[in-house]
This record gives sequence, structure tokens and C-alpha cells, in this order.
Amino acid sequence: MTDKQEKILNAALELFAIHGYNAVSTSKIAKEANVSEGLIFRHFGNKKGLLDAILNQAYERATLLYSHIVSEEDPKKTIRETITLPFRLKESEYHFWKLQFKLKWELEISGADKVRPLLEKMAWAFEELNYKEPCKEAQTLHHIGESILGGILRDGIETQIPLKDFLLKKYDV
Amino acid sequence: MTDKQEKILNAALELFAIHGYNAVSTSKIAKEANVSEGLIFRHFGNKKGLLDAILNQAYERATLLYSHIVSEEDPKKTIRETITLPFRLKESEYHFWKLQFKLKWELEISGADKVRPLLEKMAWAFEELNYKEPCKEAQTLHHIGESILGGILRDGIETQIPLKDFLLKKYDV
DNA sequence: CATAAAAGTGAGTAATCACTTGCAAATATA
DNA sequence: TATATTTGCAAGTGATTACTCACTTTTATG
Repeated sequence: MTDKQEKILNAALELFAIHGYNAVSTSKIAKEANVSEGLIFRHFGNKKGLLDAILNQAYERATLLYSHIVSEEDPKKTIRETITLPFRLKESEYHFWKLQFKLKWELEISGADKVRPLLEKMAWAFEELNYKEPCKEAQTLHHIGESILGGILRDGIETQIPLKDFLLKKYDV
Repeated sequence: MTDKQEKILNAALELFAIHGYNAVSTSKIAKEANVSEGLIFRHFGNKKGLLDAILNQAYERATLLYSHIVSEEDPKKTIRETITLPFRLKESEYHFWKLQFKLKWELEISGADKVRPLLEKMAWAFEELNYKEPCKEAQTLHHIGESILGGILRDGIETQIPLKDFLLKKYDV
């Protein structure tokens, strides 16, 4: 990974996250990254290849983010950590997560498989806590978390903060 | 509203909903609608004006959809109708709602103000039912509903159906 | 040091973009 | 029926699109 390759990746991530994939041209990415436009195609083949490279970083990043939850042994702590997950994101990573939401709707790239381990862990936790329908509890909480994250990314974290303690209390964790 | 005007509106709605705003050109819309490209600009000024015309229809449609909930007097029924709302959408209207989700992320058009009356009604219902924090309950259920609707539009209704009865039981409505 | 491979450039390409213009056909109004 | 207005079309416009190619510079290897 050369210096200029990283510059391209960073510029593209930022521009895609702000404006969307289709609204950003390769020439604008090149300008933002201070490289020639041809270099993008040398390294990534085509525009879609550039996006794929960004998304590959994504996969590792996402997995890392909740790896400590998957290996958690206390069910209550599992739920607690899952609820607080969207609130613990660094602002410097907002671009990255915003891109995920944008792509989900702009290009129908789901990313659902990437969170399956977390979903299964949540189902396990709810089962341990003797909930009647752990799978559906997990799916519901996942829905809540997803929508909260969306709210944070679009409207800012302060609009969602009140929900954090409310949910922790509601689930008694 | 002439016949061709409606054809343009319908073609644009469908194409925008499937591919997104930026990915659909005015020439493709014209072709799909069987009109000359110039006619789009005659009637709607520019591409953004065409989108605005579609979104104006949207506002009326969305308001109509939950108007019966806002005027509901039984709190339990209010919650019940809100939960089942995403499941009662006609498939012919999926395009329209898909476009709403797409625009929320592609062009950061929120549409949050359009559902405020529903949110307030839900808060009222939870208060009537003696929930401790009706506003946050409403916000949480709204998050769930939004995410379920998204799931229906992206992955099909069968992926979300199991959650319907689960939620109705959970909220005891 | 010599040579090959990789990294990087910048001027091209055809196709497509949103949009305009000049003019004909249809419709409304008198 | 005469005239004005709206509706519609086809052929444009310059700008921008993703991408290519011939070329130079840098880096790695024997």
C-alpha cells in the first residue's frame, strides 16, 4: 500500500460518504487526493474496484468493532455493550459508517452478513437471560440499534443520547 | 396534469426508486415514459424540479397513510395500528417508500417532519397506558418501525413478518 | 551499476450528462 | 373561425463522465 494509494482511499471514502457513490467522479477524487486521475485506474482497475477496496477495509473495521462483544461471557454485559455500541463510535469514523448506510440504499449493498455474529451472540444472551423468544428479541434490538446509528449519523449524537439510558433501564442491564 | 406529465412522474418514480436519483438520467426517464426529453424540462424546469414534484405527491400520500391512527381514540389500538403499519403497505407502493429511504441517504432529505404527528400520537398512547417515559417509548418504537420498513423494502416482507406478532405481544396490544 | 518492474503522469477518448432552442401540433378562448 | 396559449418534439449545446494510453520517474533486484 503506497502513500498515494492511501490518499486515494481516504479521499474517496470521504467524498463517497458525503455525496454518495454516483455523485462523486473519479476526477474529483483525484483532485482531492492530489494525484493524477489515471493512477486511480492503475491501482483499482475501475471506479467500482475503488469502492470494493474501501469496503474491504470496512469489513475488518466492523468485525473489530464488536469483537469484544462476541467473546463476552456475561449475557447482561453483552446486551449492555450492544446497546451502547453506536454511542461509542469515534466521530472520525462517522464517514465510514455513513458510507455503509448510503451504499445500503444507493447500491443495495447490504452488509447484513457482517453483523450476523453479533446477532447470534445477542440471541444467545437473551436465551441466557430466559427471554421467551431470544431470536426475535435480538432482531428487535438490532433494529433499534441500526436506527439509532442512522439517527446519530444524520442528525448528530445528541438527538439519540436520551435513548441510551432509557434502553439500558428497559432491558435492565 | 396532462397524460404525459403523469407518465413522466410515474417513470421517474420507478427509476429513482430502483436506481437512485443520481444514477438515473433525464434521457432514460424520457425513454421509459415515451416522451421527448425536452418535455421533462418544459413541465418541471429541471431534474430537481421533477424530484420535487414526486416528493409533493409523497407528502400527501404519507399523511393519508397514518391519518386514521392520528385520529384513533383507543391507545392500545393506536400502538397496534402503528406496529402493523409497515406490514399493511401495498406492494404497488413499495417503489414510493423505497425512494424515501434512498433520498434520506443519497440527498439527505429527511422527511422527519412528515411523521412527527404520528410520533406525538404514539407518545400520547404510551402516556395513556401509564408507561413511565412515553416520549422515549414512542421514539424507540418508531426506530423499530423504521428499521422494519427498511427490511421489508430491501429483503421482502417475509423476513420481517415474524416480528409482527412478537411485537404485538411484547407491547400487549 | 544495470535492468526490470512498479508507480505515477497528463493528454487524450467516445459516450453521456442536464439542459436549450426553434418550430410544429394540439387545445383553449374570443 | 381566428388567434393566442399550451403541449410536444427533435436536434442540437458545452460540460462532464469513466476510462485508456504513451510516456517518464521511482523503486526494487541481481
